[in-house]
Amino acid sequence: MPDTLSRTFSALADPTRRALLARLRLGDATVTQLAEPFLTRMTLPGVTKHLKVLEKAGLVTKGREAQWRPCTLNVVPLKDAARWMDAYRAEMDASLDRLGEFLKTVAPPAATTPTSADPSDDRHR
Amino acid sequence: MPDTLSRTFSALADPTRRALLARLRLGDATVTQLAEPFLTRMTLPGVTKHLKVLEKAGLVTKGREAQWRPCTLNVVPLKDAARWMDAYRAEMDASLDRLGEFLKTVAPPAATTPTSADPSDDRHR
DNA sequence: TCCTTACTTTACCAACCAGCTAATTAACCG
DNA sequence: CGGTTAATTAGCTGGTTGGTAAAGTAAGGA
Repeated sequence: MPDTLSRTFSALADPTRRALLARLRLGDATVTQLAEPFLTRMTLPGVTKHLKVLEKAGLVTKGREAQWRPCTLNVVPLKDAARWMDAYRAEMDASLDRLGEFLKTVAPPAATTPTSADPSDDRHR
Repeated sequence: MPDTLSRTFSALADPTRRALLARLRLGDATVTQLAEPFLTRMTLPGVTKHLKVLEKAGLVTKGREAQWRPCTLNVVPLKDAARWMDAYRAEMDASLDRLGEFLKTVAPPAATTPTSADPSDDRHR
C-alpha cells in the first residue's frame, strides 16, 4: 500500500492503461466499449484488472447504470504528478535534448544567437 | 522490456527513487553519499538496485572516478513524461479539486467571477 | 422463468520487484 | 603485499503484477 503519488505513477507505467485513459479523455465509456480495441491482444478480465488499477489510483471512477459500468476519467491525481514534475521544470527547460547537448559541446558557447533559426527551441508551450 | 515512457513512470513510482532524484537535483553525488539518508531504512545494495532502475530509465547516469561512481541527474526522460501529461493539461486546469467540484455544484454556474479571490487558482507556474 | 448481455471474481501461473545477507570486484593507500 | 573503502553481484525470500480460463453475479428482456 504505497503512497498516492507512487500509485499514480505506477498506474501510468503501462501502455494499456495509458491508452484507456486516452480513450476516456474523449468521453465516458463502458467497460466493454473501453475493452474493445484491446480484445485482440488480451481478454476482458485483463482489461477489468487494468481498470481496477486505474480506479485504485483514483484516475477512473466507475458508475453503475443497469448492467453497465460507465467509466469516467478523473485527472485530480494527475495534478499531483504534474506538480511533482514541476520541481524539475527548470532543469528540463535548461537541458537541451541529446542533439542539442552535442551541438553545445561542438559549437562555441556563443550559443544564444545561432546562424539563423534554432530548431531545438520553443518546445513545451 | 517495456517502452520508454512506461519505464520512466515505473521508475518514478517509488518514493525512495523520487528522493534520490530530488537529492541529485542539488548536484552530483556518489552512491554512498546518495545512500546515506536511507541507510536507517535500507541497506546499500538496496540503494544500488534503485539506482540501477533509475539508470535503466535513463534518469541517472553513473560516472567512474577511481572507486567512486558519481551519479548525475538526467531529466530528458522526464520531458517525455511531461509531454505525455500535457495532453491532459486542459482537463487538469478545467477540473477543480474535489472541494471546488462540490462548490461548483452548489453555487450557480455564474462561476468565473467569484466573490473575491479564488484560492484554487494560480497553481502551476 | 429462462436466456442474454455486461461485467467481476476466483484460481492459477510466470515474471518481476524490493528487500536482505554474504561474497566479490576494484581501486587506492600504507 | 595487505588492508580499507566503494560499490556491485549473487542468491535467497516474500509480495505484487499481468495475464489466462472458467465460473459467478446481476440486470434486462422474451
